Amino acid sequence: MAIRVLKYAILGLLSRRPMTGYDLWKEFDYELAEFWHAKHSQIYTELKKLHDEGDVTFDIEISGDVLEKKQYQLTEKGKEEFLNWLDTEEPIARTAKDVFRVRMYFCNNLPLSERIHLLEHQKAQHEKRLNTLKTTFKQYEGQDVPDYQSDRFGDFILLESAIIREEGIIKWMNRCIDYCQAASKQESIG
Amino acid sequence: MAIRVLKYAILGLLSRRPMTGYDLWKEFDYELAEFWHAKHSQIYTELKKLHDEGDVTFDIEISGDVLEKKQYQLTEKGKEEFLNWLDTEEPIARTAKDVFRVRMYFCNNLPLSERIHLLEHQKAQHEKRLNTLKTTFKQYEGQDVPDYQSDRFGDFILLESAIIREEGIIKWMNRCIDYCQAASKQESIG
DNA sequence: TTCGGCATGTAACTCGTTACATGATTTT
DNA sequence: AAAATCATGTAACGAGTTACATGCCGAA
Repeated sequence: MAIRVLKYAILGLLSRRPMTGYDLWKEFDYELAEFWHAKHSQIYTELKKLHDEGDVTFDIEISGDVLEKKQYQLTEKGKEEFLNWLDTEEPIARTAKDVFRVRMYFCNNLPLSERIHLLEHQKAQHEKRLNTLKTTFKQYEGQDVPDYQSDRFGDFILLESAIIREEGIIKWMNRCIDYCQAASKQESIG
Repeated sequence: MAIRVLKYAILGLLSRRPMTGYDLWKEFDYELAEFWHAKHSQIYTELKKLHDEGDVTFDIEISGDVLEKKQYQLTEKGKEEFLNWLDTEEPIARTAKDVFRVRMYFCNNLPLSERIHLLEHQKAQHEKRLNTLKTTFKQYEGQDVPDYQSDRFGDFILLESAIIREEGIIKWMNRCIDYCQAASKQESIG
């Protein structure tokens, strides 16, 4: 698979503005969260590695009296490596691993009522996520697509991507529920 | 995240029929491939572990004069654990990591022509995958949904899921290409 | 003063990939 | 006879999670 994605995701975020490890961690919970994320333990480890490799430097800032914050920024090398990575053709990922679909693959071993229950349970969560995404999307409503040179362009298209994805998932789950309900009806008649 | 999915995927496949490690490897390249996969190295390692844990047993079969094949099958314990896992509610996965979208998140750093190029390159691959999926789907055309108690039910709904997913991805990529082309036009006018 | 959020790190472990390593069987 | 496929494993490494570990700052 693609190698060291976290490295380039961090370099990319730092290309927008200098940040601490903590800021980066928060950032992964924002728009990018729908397609990448990392725990703080992994981020701090990677930052250390990036510093050793000369891709980033940091300034220590004092917050309050004592607390040290490391503000990281890109070096020229880091910026160059990021831009180089950005403009790379890649083969599509072999699979997007999905536990729930593995479960559904074997669902013939479950009674219909239980399949419907599991599907409804998942669907409810995806609907909730979709609502959150659509709420976030409202900030763009009645406006043009963000300027193609601004950071907001990436935010915007990823948001659309996540919405389309969730809509597809819900569409599929509804279809599965329909199949199960139809089979249920057939069963009670036969 | 969900733990030991490979374990349960293997147990699930073995619940259909006894198989060798090699068979399992091939099986992961078939319908399930759109949502899970594993290298043979991981499969053999996991099988050994499952055997140690008493979830599977194997019989050695001789193919030809010398070649030993290990036919694995579920124990009662293995079957029970599988069914138990199958009927488990789970929270939706936090993210489906996607390198290409991370790249697109930062695409404001690329010229429009290059964005379009990268998008078209990805799109072509997804269209190819979609065509393959649709070809596979033809076997079900003009027929009812497979019986809800047969293995084919799971195959069928996963195939539909993969098709919906790929259609969504292509829809999104087309939209992104449109945005870039519109911006390109604006740029050449302004 | 207590609680939530800010802030940084390490250690142990699991999961997954790549490469190494070998050899038999079947098909062309 | 060569090539493709069947068949089974191990070793080293990279990626990611969970748990451990510590302490400051600001607001209620």
